[in-house]
Amino acid sequence: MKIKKLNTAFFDRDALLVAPELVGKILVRQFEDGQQIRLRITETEAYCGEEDKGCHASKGKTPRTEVMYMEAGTIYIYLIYGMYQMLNFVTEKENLPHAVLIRGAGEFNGPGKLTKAFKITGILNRKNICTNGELWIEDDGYKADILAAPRIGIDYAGEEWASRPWRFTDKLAQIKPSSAKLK
DNA sequence: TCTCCGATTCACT
DNA sequence: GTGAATCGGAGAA
Repeated sequence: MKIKKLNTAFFDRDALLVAPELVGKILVRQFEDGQQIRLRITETEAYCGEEDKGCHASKGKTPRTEVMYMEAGTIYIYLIYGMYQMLNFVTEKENLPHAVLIRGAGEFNGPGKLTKAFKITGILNRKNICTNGELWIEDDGYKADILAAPRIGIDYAGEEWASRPWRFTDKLAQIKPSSAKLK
């Protein structure tokens, strides 16, 4: 199948629809020196709006979370534990704080490792995945066999939200699960 | 201004 | 299995 770059329309939907479909897509990182990294996404997680207690935007719009209220396809980079960058893509229309976290791609099985390998930093925050020339996603027609599982690292949101099966992985890739603590 | 803590990872016991 | 590293955002004071 012809390889195509994902457009805004792909992201302009519910995160619960976008997250599983992103699994199997190709994440492309273009560096200034011409070097390019291409890895197939193997693990994602969905965060859906203010009612989702596991979502950063659950407490309303703040300087940090307003990125999630921006248009579909906006890149949301978040620094966690003072040392790791999380890579997310905003979905849904403006004012609807939905986002999809990229937890793993290719040989990298954790969000922190992924962003380190891709040299993802806050400078990409708020840029759009469809229009910037440094990071984007391509679809080569690969159909992933999706496996849904509970999200990780959001116990503070409470059992009800932490147990939602909103983490999606490629059953075939079956790389070792994310090294994040599984409880 | 001050304090608390996280969408994690890695070294060490 | 346990705990340190490390810092900006959010909420309290």
